[in-house]
Amino acid sequence: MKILQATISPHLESILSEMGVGKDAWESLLQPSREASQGDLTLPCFPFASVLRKAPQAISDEIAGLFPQLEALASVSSVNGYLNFTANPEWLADAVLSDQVHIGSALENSGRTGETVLLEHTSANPNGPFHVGRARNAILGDTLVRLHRLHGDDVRAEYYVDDMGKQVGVLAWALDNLSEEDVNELLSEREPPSERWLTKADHQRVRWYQAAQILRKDADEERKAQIEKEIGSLVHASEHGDVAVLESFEAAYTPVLEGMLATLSRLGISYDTFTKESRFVVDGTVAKLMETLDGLQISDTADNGAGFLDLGQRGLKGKTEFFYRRGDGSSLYATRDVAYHMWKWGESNRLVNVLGEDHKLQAKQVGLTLEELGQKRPEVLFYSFIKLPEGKMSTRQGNVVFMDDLLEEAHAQASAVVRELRPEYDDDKVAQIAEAVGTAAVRFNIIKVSPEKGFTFRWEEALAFEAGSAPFIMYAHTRACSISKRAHALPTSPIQPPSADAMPEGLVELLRLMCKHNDVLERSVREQKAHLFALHMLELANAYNGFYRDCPVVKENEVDGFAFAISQMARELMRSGLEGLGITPIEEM
RNA sequence: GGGCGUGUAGCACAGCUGGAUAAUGCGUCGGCCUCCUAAGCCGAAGAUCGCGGGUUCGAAUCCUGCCACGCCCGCCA
Repeated sequence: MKILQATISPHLESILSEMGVGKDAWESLLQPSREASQGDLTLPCFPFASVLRKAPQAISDEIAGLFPQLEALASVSSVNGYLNFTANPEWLADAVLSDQVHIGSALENSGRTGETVLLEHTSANPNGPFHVGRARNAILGDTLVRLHRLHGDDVRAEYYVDDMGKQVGVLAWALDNLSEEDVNELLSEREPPSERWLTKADHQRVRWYQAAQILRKDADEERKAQIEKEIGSLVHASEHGDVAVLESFEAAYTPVLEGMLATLSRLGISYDTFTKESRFVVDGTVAKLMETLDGLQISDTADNGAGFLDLGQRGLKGKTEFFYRRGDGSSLYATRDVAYHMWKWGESNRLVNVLGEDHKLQAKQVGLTLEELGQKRPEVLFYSFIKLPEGKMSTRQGNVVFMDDLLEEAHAQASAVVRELRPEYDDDKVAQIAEAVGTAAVRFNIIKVSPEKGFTFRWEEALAFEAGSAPFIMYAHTRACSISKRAHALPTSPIQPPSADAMPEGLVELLRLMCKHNDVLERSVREQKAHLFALHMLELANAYNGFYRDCPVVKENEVDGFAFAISQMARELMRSGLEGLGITPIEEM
């Protein structure tokens, strides 16, 4: 709780320096208490024992005895060598009601902090429908975009379009060379495509891609060689910046990309800018970059003319050669990525990338190369893959859960719950609530766990609507909205905070959580850990439920001004916080 | 073989810049709707924090060895 810390630190400083303990020695030790029953802030006094030649308990007793009576504090206690500070709830209430807790908005750039962030996420190959395996990147990335905005940073969400190379080449070749009958025959043993997505281009075109992949693997040797030659020449042309070929690639993948973006949009995910990989080949920056790399001290040339950097000299372990140019003179994906990052540094002063754990080595190579070029490396958030209980997902093999299907199912299940719980709602209202609840549950299920944790997708967990899920937070918010609507029509007493003794536990806990709200957001954004904020929102909603239990706002058709003011503030924090998580804060459910 | 990551109640997961009784949800057991939406609230049971060693006043957290799982080690993307 930063606001409390700022209030007590000067007093601690003067007492401890008098005793002979410098600020460096204690500042980092003062931290939030583990348990609310202990207080709000705790200073363990054990480290001072050897310096002061006194028992920890004696030291904490002494500090507690010397500590002045502050309005902000309810108590300073000394227990087992720990010095515990408990905030005065009246002071917390005052902080909450005097705009010291910032609400903010996750939906637009406010420029409040003056910081700009270019956040690249998703950047999935446009070769097929968006599936759950790819979702962690997009959901994590979009949530970070939103949290940065909520924090007050100017954010640009960027999608790097992989519009060249083999994946797109295969798709383009297949669309040019295979008929619908060819495709149906090649895929006859696969599950047929869902009727539901017959008009969605990503679901249609991925079949050409899959059929081509089967041919490349199972056709007779002569046909296989012919196909590889044709695809190879397309890829080769694209990598040398052949504009006609790149345009044919674009024609092949654009409808697929549009289908993917439509899916993402349903999850509330959108991008400010799209940058095509080929851009840096066509405009010559990649060629120039390769010349620059040739001139570096750690650069070397292989027998066939390929260029590489020996990153072992810069501390890379394992395989130390980083190839940036093929023997035929063309660039590699990673080379273009370096060029892309050089460009990005011209666009923003903070770069954040969201990448799968399989890109760790690659990202390290790109980072070291950027440093070698006198540039900074970007911040990278790595995440582990989402697997199915039966194994890894793969677009090529077709064992995936499509996000479109998951969202339909989520909507259907949410809809069933709403109909059962609220039989009086009409169809439109049910649909609107079901859409918000269903997509929120899917997002939250992924956001709430830390990214490096391996994740197995399970339907029943993605579609949980109880405590610990998004609908739990949404529900607390609707309660606050419901109170707000009722209270506005009734006479309201002046805002008169009760004395600390008269404040019930549920109220005090809510005040604490609200005072911590900005701290958690700040840390969440600084460390790129969306799950910290997600879990805090769960706690905030839980605390609101406790407040709801203990503090009736409307009593006998009169509104308690103080309780109402707290409720309204909590409502605002829940609303903006939900938006920060990409959840639609509906008012009724 | 080398590098990186993960291992915490039946299940899932937080805590990992060392601090008190290891937090939360699901599941299990028990209680609460004449009162602001019960998608809620209250209570109970349930944990050798993968295993061994070390550092420390103090280790889930730091160091080290081992075990299990995941990802990577292409002139692919």
